[in-house]
Amino acid sequence: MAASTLTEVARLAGVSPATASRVLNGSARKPGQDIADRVRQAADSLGYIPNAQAQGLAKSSSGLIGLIVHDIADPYFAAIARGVQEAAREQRKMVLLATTGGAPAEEREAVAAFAARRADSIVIAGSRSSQPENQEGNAELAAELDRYCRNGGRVAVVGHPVVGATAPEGYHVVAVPNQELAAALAGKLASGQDGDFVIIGGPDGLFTSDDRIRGFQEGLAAAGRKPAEVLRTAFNRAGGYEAGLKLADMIKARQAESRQADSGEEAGRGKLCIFAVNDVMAIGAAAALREQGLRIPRDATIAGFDDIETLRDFRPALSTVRLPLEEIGRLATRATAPGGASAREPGENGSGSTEAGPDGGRQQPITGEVTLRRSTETTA
Amino acid sequence: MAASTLTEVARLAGVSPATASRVLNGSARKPGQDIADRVRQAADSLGYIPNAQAQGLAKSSSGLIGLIVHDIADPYFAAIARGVQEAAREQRKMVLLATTGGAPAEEREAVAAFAARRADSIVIAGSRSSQPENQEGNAELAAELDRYCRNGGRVAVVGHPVVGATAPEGYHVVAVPNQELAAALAGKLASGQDGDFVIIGGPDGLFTSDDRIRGFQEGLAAAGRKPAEVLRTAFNRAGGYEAGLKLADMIKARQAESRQADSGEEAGRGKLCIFAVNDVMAIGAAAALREQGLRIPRDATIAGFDDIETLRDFRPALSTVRLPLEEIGRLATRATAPGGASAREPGENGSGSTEAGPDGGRQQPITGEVTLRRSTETTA
DNA sequence: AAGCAGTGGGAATGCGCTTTCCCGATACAG
DNA sequence: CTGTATCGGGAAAGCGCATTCCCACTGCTT
Repeated sequence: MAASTLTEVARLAGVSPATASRVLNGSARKPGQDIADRVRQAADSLGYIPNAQAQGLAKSSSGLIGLIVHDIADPYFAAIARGVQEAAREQRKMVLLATTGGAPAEEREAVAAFAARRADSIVIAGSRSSQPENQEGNAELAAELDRYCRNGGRVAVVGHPVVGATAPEGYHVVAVPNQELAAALAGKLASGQDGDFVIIGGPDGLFTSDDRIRGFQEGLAAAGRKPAEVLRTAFNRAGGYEAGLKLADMIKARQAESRQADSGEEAGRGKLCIFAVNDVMAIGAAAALREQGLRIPRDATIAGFDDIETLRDFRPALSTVRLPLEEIGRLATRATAPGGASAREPGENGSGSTEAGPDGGRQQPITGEVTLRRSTETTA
Repeated sequence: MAASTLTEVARLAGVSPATASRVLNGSARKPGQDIADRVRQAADSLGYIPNAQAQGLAKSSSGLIGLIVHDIADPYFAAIARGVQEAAREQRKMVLLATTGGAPAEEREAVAAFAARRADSIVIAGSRSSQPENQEGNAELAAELDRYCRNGGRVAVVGHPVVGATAPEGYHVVAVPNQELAAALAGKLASGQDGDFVIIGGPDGLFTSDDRIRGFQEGLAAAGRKPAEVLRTAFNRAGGYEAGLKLADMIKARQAESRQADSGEEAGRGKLCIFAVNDVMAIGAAAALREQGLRIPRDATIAGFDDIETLRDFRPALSTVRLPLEEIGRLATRATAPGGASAREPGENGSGSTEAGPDGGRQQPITGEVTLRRSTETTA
């Protein structure tokens, strides 16, 4: 038994389908009270549920918002997804989920699928990359997005613009001031730490990672410290863990050396200050250090970035940069709404590193906050 | 400029829309090679993307899978969502997400929305409840689901059947043996602990919680231990935290008492063994204890349930019951696939506590595993 | 050589709904 | 009292596609 149709409802109510449509779905024309009641009652008794596909086809709009993430089980994306979901609800739309693992090819595919479903807008979370092996994929993704926008779709990208997107109407960027925040973090850390800094970064070419690394180095420089060594690894927990293992060796070597040299208690001298470009990596690194018998912040300090919810119960409490993840999701989604706000990020483009297309699209200002916790406490 | 249509492609290729349709979308009839090439080329040059809405309308099927969770940012649901997403990909479908906070009324709404979109199947995660204030909502949810199934929809519920669902064709349950596993956990814990047990449970009437509590008590009884006291609280971290505060007081009182009585080192005598019905609550409780200056497992032991990914980096390592969350999501989704497996849970219905409708629907067997970790170690 | 199944393509119909467009009826001004 | 707006409802034309039916044609068989 297929679901009942509008026509059936209309027949039962003794009116035309047109009228039934007008009363059941918000139309400009409001039929008379008595008729409306009859129709509504008929619909009720039939358990009528409008066919959104047909509605969409007729109105050419679907009430769908497409969300693209790397991995929905990653707390970073999960938090953003929550925000998106919330905003979608405000707009009385549903969210269509696609997880891509970060591969541009799959992202392109997801965009195409969303376009096929005539999603009203698309939110892309997850950092862009300029790695050579992704070059082609990025170009195709950009082309797909452009086409989608040209056909009236609206897009919001979290973090960094899609490389090569020509920023047509309807293309928004929720810019995260990664660089500035990383610089601020470096500044604060530098004022409390006298050891050497090391950065655990993602693969070369990953914008989010690169921006944060660059910012951190700038902050260090501003504080008169020498640049940090950078370890490149995977942009996830496993990568952080791996780097942590290497760092553990390094730390042990330094400790031994230091002990030998001073034969005393000046072990703080060469203490390592680790900055992982995101929390998940920081957690991985911390786990590695712990397994190697090293303690934080005693043997090394460590800071992350994002302030994912998981951190709440992670010990030692991790210093990080608080990002309003949920809010980011909300803003991105709202930016794609028909009347969506679209204040362009005001102000200095800092080091002029925005290598977006001709135009980054409309931007949403986001503010983060450096949050120092136990993992970078030096005294006590 | 609206997206190009099949008709346009057909015209450009010099064929009829019918033919174009046949070559571009998997039809039984395969047009000639030359024609196919022409059509495909035309489609390419126009950047044709089939309108899934129209396809869905014509075929009356949407390629959509609806997923209902309480909160996508909760690691438990996120893990399940990942599995669902994966299985959806296998079926070349997309997942439509709805978060409801667990309110039956919102779940009903979500089901209706999915039905409107003609989702091919619906996966409902998140525990059912029989609380009186949800009574009505549950009934409506059940009715909505029934209707959806009657119209050919397929439903999979994770954990506990929806109360009152009359289990029509297409209604599946991925049964989690909460009770058995909780009993097993209790048994293992009882053999290593000599203190008193306390359970931090969710609100009365929440099936998942109640099943686990019941199972735990049974396990205790089987081990010859007296029943545990049960603290009822919210089924989330905040609830666990709250309960943890109370327990901290209790523990301190016992410690004082014990110290007075024996004036010695037999403090282990009255040590509390806490079982929280899920990991998130356990984490909340552990946080509360820590804040109160209590150490785990020294001052109290604690165990959770689910083995969410977050636990990996939580210290002390939390004893729990490992549930293959991702697999559960996958199985649930696969169960709703056209040819989906649907082996009925074989075997004993234990304490006859399955208060589902006339029939629980087809079931998927799930196995969990008691996992003891540091948080319940008594010696050392 | 005529009849046949088989093949490959096109015309037409319908999926369920929205939205003009149209028309009769009522209300109002002149 | 007639002419013109206005309102409330219905008929019909799509929205973009799949699919059934139909037809022209090929390559066989007997």
